[in-house]
Amino acid sequence: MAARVKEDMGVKAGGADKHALILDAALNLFRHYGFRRTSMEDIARAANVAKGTLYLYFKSKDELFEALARRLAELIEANLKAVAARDLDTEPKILALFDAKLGFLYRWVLSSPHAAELIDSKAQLSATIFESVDRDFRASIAKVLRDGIRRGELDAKSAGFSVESAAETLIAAAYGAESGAGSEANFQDRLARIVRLCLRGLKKSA
Amino acid sequence: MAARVKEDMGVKAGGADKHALILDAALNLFRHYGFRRTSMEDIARAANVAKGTLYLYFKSKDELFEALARRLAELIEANLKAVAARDLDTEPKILALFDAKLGFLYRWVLSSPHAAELIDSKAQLSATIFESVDRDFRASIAKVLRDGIRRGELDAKSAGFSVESAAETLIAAAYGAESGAGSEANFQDRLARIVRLCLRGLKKSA
Amino acid sequence: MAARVKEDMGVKAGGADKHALILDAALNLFRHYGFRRTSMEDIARAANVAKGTLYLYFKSKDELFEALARRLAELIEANLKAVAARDLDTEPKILALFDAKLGFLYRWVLSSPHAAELIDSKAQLSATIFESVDRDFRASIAKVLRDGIRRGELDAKSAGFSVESAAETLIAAAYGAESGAGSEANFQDRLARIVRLCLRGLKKSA
Amino acid sequence: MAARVKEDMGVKAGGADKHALILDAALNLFRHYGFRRTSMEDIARAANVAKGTLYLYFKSKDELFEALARRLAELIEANLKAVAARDLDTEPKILALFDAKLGFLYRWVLSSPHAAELIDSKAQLSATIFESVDRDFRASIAKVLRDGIRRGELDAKSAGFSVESAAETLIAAAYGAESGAGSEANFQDRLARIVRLCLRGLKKSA
DNA sequence: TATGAATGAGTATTCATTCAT
DNA sequence: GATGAATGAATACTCATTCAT
Repeated sequence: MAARVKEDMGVKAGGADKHALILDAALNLFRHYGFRRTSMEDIARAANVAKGTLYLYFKSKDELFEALARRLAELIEANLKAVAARDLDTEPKILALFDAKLGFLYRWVLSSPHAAELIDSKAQLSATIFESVDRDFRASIAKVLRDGIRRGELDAKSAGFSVESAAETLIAAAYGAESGAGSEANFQDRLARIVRLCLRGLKKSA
Repeated sequence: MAARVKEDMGVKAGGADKHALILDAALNLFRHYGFRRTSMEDIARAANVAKGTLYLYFKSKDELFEALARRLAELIEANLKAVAARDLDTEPKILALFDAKLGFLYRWVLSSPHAAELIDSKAQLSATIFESVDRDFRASIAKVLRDGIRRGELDAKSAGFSVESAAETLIAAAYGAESGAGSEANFQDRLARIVRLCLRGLKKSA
Repeated sequence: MAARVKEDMGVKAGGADKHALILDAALNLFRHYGFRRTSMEDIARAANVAKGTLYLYFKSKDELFEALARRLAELIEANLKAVAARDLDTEPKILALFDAKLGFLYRWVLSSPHAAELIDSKAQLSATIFESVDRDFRASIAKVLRDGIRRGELDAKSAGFSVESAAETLIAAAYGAESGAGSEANFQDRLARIVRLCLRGLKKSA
Repeated sequence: MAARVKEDMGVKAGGADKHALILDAALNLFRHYGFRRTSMEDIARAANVAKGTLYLYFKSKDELFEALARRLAELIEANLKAVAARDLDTEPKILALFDAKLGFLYRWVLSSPHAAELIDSKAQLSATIFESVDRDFRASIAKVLRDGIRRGELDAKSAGFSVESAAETLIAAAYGAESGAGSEANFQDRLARIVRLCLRGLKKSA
C-alpha cells in the first residue's frame, strides 16, 4: 500500500523528499492507530528519520496534521476540477463528483477505524482548510442540477426545492453513505443508490 | 439542563442511585469536553463521589462509557417502540421514527463538539450495542415503506429498489443530515428535506 | 546530613509528612546539582515516592521550588525574631542578626556550588517571598544602630550617614562576605571582619 | 550599543574576525536571555554565520563561554593596569580600582537579569580564569592601603587588621555592592558608601 | 460500601553536536 | 574554511487504576 499512497497521494516514488515521506508515514499511522495513539516517535521510525528531523519539517504534531489535511484538500480540489471538465450525463456526473470528493476521502480517511478521531481532532482547523473545497463542490453539484433542469430532466421546483436547497440536501444525504459502510464497495453502492433515489425525487413528475 | 438530563435520560431525581448519578455526570462531561479530556477525577467530582467509588460501579473508564451507550440504546429502543405504535401517515411516521433515533442521538451526542470522538472512542463497542436497535429501526422503516407500497403511495420496485434496499438507502441518506448541521433546528430541517426527497423518489411514477 | 536537614529545617524525623520529605529531598538535590539538572524523577527517587506523588503535593517543579523558598523564609524570619529578643551589645547583636539571616542562608543555599542558579532561578519569585523578611531585617539592623547611637557608641552623622543609609550600607557590605567564601568558617570570619570594620567606621570620631 | 560593545570589548569594527564577532553576539544574547536560553542556533544567527561555523572556532558551547570569560578577564586586567599607574589619593584610587574591576563586571555581566546564571554556569571554570586577575587586584588594593598607612592616613593595625586582611575584607565588602543594586547608579552609590565606611574604619583613631 | 493517596507508564519538544558536501 | 540537514538524549506532567483503611 505504501506504493499506492505514493502514487495516489502524489508523492514521487524515489523522492528524497522528506517532507512527503513523513506525511506518508504519518497518514498511514494515523489511519491505523488514530492521531493520539500515533507518537512522533512512531512517525519518525516509520519515515526512517530521527525524531528531531520531524521538527525540521513541521513545527509540531498539530502542524504535521494540518499539512496532511491541506494536501488532502489540494488533491480533492484537483480531482474535482478534472471531473468538472468531463462531459457526462447528470447522474454519472453527480456520482463522479461525489467520488472525487467523498470517495477519495473515504479511501484515505473515512475507511479508517479512527476516521472520527481524525476528523474531530482538529475539526476547527479542517473546517477552515476544506472550506473552499466544500464551496467549490457545492457549486459544481448545483451546476449539474441546473443543467439537468435546463435539459428538462429534473424539476426541483415541482419537488419543492430551490436548486441550492436541492444541492445541499443531496450532498447531505450523500454524506450518509459513509456511516458504517464497512467497505469501499459497500460505500460506493450506497452512494450510488442514494444519488439515484434523490435524483429520482427531483425528476419532473409527469 | 441537569434536570432535563435526569428527566430525559430516565434518572430518578433524588436517586441515591449512584450508578445513574455517575452516568449522568459522565455524559454531561463527555459532551462538553470529550472522552479523553474528561478524567475519572472529573467524573467523580461531578458525581460527588470519590474516585475509587467509580470503580465499584464500573470496572474501567471504558466500561463506564459502554454503560452509557447501553442506556442510550435502551432509551432509543423505547422511543422507537412508542413511535411504532402510533398511527401516522407515511412521511410523518418516517420522520417520527428518525426523530426517535437520530433526533435523540443528535440531542444527546451528535450536537456535542466532541461527537466524533464519542462515536469513535469505542466504535467497535458501540456497534455491538446499537446492533439490535439498528435492526429494529431498519425493520420499522421497512414496515412503513411496505405499508406505503400496499396503500399505493410508494412503488419501490419501479424505482429499482427492493423494500429492504430502499429502507437501507433512506436510512443511510438520513444519517447525512447530521454532518455539520450546526444546530438542532438545521438538523431537523435537513432531515425533513432528505426524507421528503427520498420518499418522492420512491413514489409511483405516473 | 539528611538528619541535620531534618533538625534544622524543622522536619520531624519519623514523619510520614511527605510534603516535608519531598522538600528535604529536593533541597538536597538542588544544592548538589542545581535546579535544572535535578529532574522530578530524581526528587521522587530521593524521596522514595512515585513521580506522580510529587504532583499531589506541588503543582509543578516551580511550585515545589517556591514552597522551598517559602519555608526558608519562614525559618529565617523565626531566627530573626529570636535574635531580636536577645539582649546583646551592638556588635554581637549585629553579628547575631547577620548569622540568623545570612548565616542560615549560607548553610542551606549559598554554600552550594549552584547557589547562583538557585537564587536566579526564580529571582522574581524569591524577591517577593523574601521581601518581608528583608524589610524586617533592615529594620532590626537599623534599630541596633540607633541604640548604639543613643548609647553614644556610634555616630552615623559624623561619619556622613543617616541611620537608614548606614544600615543599608552595612547590609550590602555584609552580603559580600559570601562571594567565594569557600567554607562556612571563612564566611563567618569574613562576616565578622566586615561588621567590625564597618562599625568602626561608624564610631564617634574623637 | 553593538557599537559600544565593539569598542569597549575590544573588537575591531569591520573585522572579518569571526572569532570576536561570535563572542560579541554570544555575550549580547547571554546577557539578554541567559546561558541556557541562548541556543547555538541563536548565536549563529546573530553572528551571521552557520551553526557549524561556531564549531570551527569553539569546540563547544562551554568553550565559547570560557573564551568569553577569558576576554573579560583580559580587559579587566588591562583596566587595572591603567588605573594602577594613575596617581590618585587613597579613596579615589580604591574607588577607581573597584570601578575597573567590579564596575566593568557590573556593566557587562552583573547588570544582566541572568547574571546569576552566567556566574554560576561554569563557576569552577570562571574561578580559574579570574584567579590571576583577582590576585593582581588584591595586590593593588593592598598596595594602596599600604601607601595610605605610610602616609599616616590609615592605621590598619590599630583597627585590628593586617594589611592583607584589611584588603581582603574591603574587597569582600565591596562585592556586596552588587546584591540587588538594580541600576548602575545605585551600584556606584553603594560601592562608594561601602568604601567610604570601610576606609573610615581603617583611619587612625585619634 | 466508600475513600483518596499513591502509582508509573506514556509523549511532545528542544538543542548541542556531527558530518557530508 | 563554511554550511545546515540530521541526529537523539533528556524531561515535566497527566491520569487510569489500585488498595489500605
